[in-house]
Amino acid sequence: MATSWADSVAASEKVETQFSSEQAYQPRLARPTYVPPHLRSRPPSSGSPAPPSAATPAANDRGSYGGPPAGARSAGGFRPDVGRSGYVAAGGWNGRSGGWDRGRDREVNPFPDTDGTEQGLIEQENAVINFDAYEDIPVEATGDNVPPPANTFAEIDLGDALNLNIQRCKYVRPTPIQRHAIPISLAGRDLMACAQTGSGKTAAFCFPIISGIMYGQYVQRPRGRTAYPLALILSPTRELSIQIHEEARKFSYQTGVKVVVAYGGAPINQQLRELERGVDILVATPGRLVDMLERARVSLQMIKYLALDEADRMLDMGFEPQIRKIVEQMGMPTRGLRQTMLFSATFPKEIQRLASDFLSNYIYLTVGRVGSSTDLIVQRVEYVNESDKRSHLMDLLHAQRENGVHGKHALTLVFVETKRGADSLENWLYANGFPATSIHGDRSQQERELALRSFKSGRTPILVATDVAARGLDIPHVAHVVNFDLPNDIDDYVHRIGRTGRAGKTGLATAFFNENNSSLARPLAELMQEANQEVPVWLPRYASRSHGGGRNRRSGGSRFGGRDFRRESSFNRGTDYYGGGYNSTGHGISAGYGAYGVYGAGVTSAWE
DNA sequence: AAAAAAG
Repeated sequence: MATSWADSVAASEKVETQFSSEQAYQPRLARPTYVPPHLRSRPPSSGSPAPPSAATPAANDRGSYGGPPAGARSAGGFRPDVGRSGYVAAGGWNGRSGGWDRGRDREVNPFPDTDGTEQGLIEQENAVINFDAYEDIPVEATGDNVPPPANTFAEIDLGDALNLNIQRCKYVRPTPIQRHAIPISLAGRDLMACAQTGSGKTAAFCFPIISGIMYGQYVQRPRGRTAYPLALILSPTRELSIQIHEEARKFSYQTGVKVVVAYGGAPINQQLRELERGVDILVATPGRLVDMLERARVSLQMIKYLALDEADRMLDMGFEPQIRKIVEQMGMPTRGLRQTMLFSATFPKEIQRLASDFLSNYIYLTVGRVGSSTDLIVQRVEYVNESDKRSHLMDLLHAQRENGVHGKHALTLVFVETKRGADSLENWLYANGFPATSIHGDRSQQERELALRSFKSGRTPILVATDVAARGLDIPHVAHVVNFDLPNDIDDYVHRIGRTGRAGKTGLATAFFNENNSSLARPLAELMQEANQEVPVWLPRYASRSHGGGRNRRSGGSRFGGRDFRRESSFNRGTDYYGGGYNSTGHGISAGYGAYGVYGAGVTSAWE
């Protein structure tokens, strides 16, 4: 099954016809009896009926992957190597061939090839993390009986299958967020976690979920057309859901835990068929999930784990009613009966308050400074009038080209405020000879995925984007983020610039500022100051021109991305809220400055 | 006010 719709859209018609008749009669290879998830990847002990389409190669592997011969399946089991050479020939190192082989119940190896070809080397380069940059990271955990952090994956011991996948991902040590969040999750605790962009949040919530599903005992799920996932991961954009699904598939490879993705803009039938074949972890955007819930094709009754990625966005004005409906009105077990984990790089107090409705006796965890890998990102602010923005951007791009930074692996991400603005800037850049594409909510899903892929691969090294691309997307080699139009919210700025400076690499963020952005002047100046960035002398002068600037100020203190709102509420008394490293039960693990070990060069870890 | 998310 293709991970992304655009990957398979060309082949989808073929698949539709091929399976439409099958759908009603043999929708899945049913498990007649309960099989523990960690045993599910074993070859079938008795001869299950051969799928009628076994002779047809996977139609969604972008043509050049012919797949193994039909007979390969009957050999049973999973073969990590199968399809590798075809994978490379397919050419896209970012285009995953996708999950489970339709009709064969055989799991396709989701790991990139690293056999010395160009693509392999790129992946290897990506995997090298600069860990030195993350040593002096402040950590704060508050709540009852906070489990202590773990220093190594071995210490965490997620089981053989998961450990193998950690190795395949070339993760050697857990990142700071993982060291703290994973033990908390494994202890069954609810969690609200605030960690730098690009610091490995996806793995932090995926590992405990997968492990929990593998080793947990669950009653057999009902058969039929309704899918009963055990875990639900929600994210605010389709592309982010696709990305989380891709990551989760790597982590769950050969564990027997099945991950399915559901998002809008793509044909729903294909996604429904995947669900029918069985799902343990469902990754979804809210709209499509609600659609499926209303069709009764998905039930949340068996949900044991709920994770909200970019949780503050999920609970902001636009999203909150929809999320509340999913979590509170669609049959999901109530808080306390499920485990809930909220992750984001930013967590405003008022959102924390909303979020606490979904949590039970949770631990609040903050790792890192002001919600960003700030030390790795050089931030610049330039005063540019609206009418000068285009020519100014062109100057920047020309300069990059002359400095040799404008290559296949030096990508530039340009953020604009509106969808129309994105279209028009893309066209203008293109007309002026710059290889640009764009992504925004008015483009078709096919176009969106195509644009992202074209950008990632370096074919169009300039991507003009609205905030649809501001959060969570992990795009290697983004060397420069340009805020052509600044956002109104400083948290959005944090997420945007977080598209660069990832995995320990350095990045540059340039913002075009003018009087229209006055409301951002103060929080931006403060943020830059905290990050040891050079603040232009003229920038704070605009702060006085904005009214109610306090509303946009960062919620946290200087060292942290945010604070546990419970510690500042009225029920808190005493004076040592900011005592640094104190938590309510005295099981202190917080404010560890470089206390968690030293990393050698070239050491890698799980990154977002 | 805009963007995102169902069709």
